[in-house]
Amino acid sequence: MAKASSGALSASKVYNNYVSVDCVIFGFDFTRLQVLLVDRVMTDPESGVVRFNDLTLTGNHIYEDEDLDAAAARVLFDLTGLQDIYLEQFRTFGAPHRISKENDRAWLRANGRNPDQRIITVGYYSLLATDNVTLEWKGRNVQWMPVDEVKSLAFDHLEILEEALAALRRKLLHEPIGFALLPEKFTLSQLQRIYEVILGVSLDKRNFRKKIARMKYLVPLDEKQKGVAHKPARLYVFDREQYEANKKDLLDFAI
Amino acid sequence: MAKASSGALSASKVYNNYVSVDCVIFGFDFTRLQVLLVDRVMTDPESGVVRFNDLTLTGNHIYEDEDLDAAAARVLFDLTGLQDIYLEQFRTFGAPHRISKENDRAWLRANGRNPDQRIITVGYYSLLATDNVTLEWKGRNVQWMPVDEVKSLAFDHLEILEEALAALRRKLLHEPIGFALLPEKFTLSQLQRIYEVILGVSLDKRNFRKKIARMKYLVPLDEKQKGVAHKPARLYVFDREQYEANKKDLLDFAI
DNA sequence: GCAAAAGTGTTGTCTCTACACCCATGT
DNA sequence: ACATGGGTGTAGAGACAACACTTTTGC
Repeated sequence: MAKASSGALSASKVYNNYVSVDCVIFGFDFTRLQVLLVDRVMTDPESGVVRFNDLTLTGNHIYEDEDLDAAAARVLFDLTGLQDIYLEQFRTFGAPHRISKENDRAWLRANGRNPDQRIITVGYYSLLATDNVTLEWKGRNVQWMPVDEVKSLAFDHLEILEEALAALRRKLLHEPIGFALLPEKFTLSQLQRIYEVILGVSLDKRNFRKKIARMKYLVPLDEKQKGVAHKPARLYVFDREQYEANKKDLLDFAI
Repeated sequence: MAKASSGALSASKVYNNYVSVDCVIFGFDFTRLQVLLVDRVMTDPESGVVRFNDLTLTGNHIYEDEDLDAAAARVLFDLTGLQDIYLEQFRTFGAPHRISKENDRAWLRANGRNPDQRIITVGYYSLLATDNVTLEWKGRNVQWMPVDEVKSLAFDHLEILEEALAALRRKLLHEPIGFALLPEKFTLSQLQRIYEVILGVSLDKRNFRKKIARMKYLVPLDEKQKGVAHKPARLYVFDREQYEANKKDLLDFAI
C-alpha cells in the first residue's frame, strides 16, 4: 500500500522524455500583441564566456502521470503563479529533426539531455493580461516582446509561434476570447484594439459599437475609467453565462 | 558511409513506441456521414474461442524518422492506396491512463505491446469519397458505419471520434472542405446535403443556391447527371485557384 | 402518367459599410 | 485653452429568411 502510494507519487515526478508541451503566452498592452519569451544564455563551462544568448518559448517535458493540458497549466503556473488561465491546445509538432541547430544541441547537452532523442511537442497558446506576470522562470529572465518584432527563436519555436498566432486569429474570428487579454472591466476601445491588432485590420468605431450592442453578453457597467486625460470611457464586462446561454446555433456558415 | 546510410534506412522503419497517430476517416454516401472502422477480433490463443469483437479507428505508431503528417498519410495509404487525401491534424490525446480497459490491455499484450507503456496519440481526420476504398487493412475487416450509429469503440476511440466530428463541424462552418467528400463533379443537392448532415440542420434550397451563386469558385459545368429517375441535375466543380485567389479578407468576425 | 428530385423569384427584415461632429477629462 | 480619446446617427447596399410551383427524366 505504502509502496504503491509512494510509487504513484514518484511516477508523477518522472519526466516523459519523449513528449513535451510548449506554451505560447500572448499578452496585450493596449497597443500591441505581445508574447512572453525566456532568455537562453549559454556560457562556456570552463571560460565562462557567453557562447550565445537568444530566446525561447516556455515549455517543459510532461510528467509520466500527467495529462497534456495539466502539463501546460503547470508551465503557466510555474511562470505566473496563476491558475485557470485561458489555454488552448492548437497543434502538435513532431518533425523528425525538429532540433538540429548546433546551439540547440549544445544547450540540450549542457542540460543533461540527449540531443539525438526525438521529442514530440504539443503546442498550447494562452491569453494573459500582461500585468499579471512576475518576470522570472527557473532562474531565467522572462520578457514580453511584441509579436511582430520576433525575428528568430531557439529550436523551432518561431514556427510554433507563427502557428499559434494563426490559430489565435482563427479562434478570435469566431469566438469571443479577446476578453482573456483584458482586465475584467474593460472599455470598448480596448476591445476594438484587440481585434484590430490581432487580425491586422482597422475597424470603424461606430459600426463596432453597434455590433457590441447586439451582443447581450457584453454588459455595460455604471462605472467609468479614472485618471485618464480625456473623457473617461464606460467600462464593460463579459458575461459568460449570457454567452453560453444565447450563443445561437451559429449557422452563418461560409460555403 | 554505408553504415550511416543503412543506419538511416533502418531508423526509418523503427517504430517510436511512445507516439502514435489515429485517423478518423469520414465518408459520405449522399445520405449520411460515415466513419471507417476496423474490426478487432480477439480469440483465445488456446481454445480459439472469440473473447471479444469490437471496432477501432485506424492508426499506428509513427516511425522514428517520420513526420506526424507523413505517418497519418501512411496509415491512409495502407488502407486506401490513395495519396493526397484531405487530412487535418485536430488534437493530441495524452491522458495518462488512456488505455485501461481490460480488453484493450489484453489486445496490446497479444500484439506484443506493453499495456502499461503510456502512448500519446495525435488525432487526424480525413475526408474521402466513400467509393474509393478497398475494405481491408492488415488482414482485418474494414467497414463504413454511419457516425450517429457508433455507440462504442475500443480504447478511447469514441472520444477521439467525437472530437474529430466537432473539429470537422467547426471547419466546415468556415471553410469550403465539403467537396473532399464528393466526387470531382457533384450536384448542388449533394453539396447541400453535406451541410445538412454534418451540421445537423436543414437548409432552404433556394437560399442555398443563391449563396452558391455568389461563390465564384463553384463552377457550373455544361454537363448533367445521367441515369437518374428524375430531372438530371447540373454538375459543378470546385475551383481551388479561384477560391485561394478570391477568399476575401474574411472579416465577418463574431465578437 | 406518375414518382422523384431539379430548378427558379419576390418580399420584408436585418446586417454591413461609409462617413463627421460634439463631449468630458487632465494638464 | 488645448490635446486626447469617448461617444453618437443615418442612408444605401447587400445578405438573410420564408415561402410554392413548374420541369425533366426513368419507369
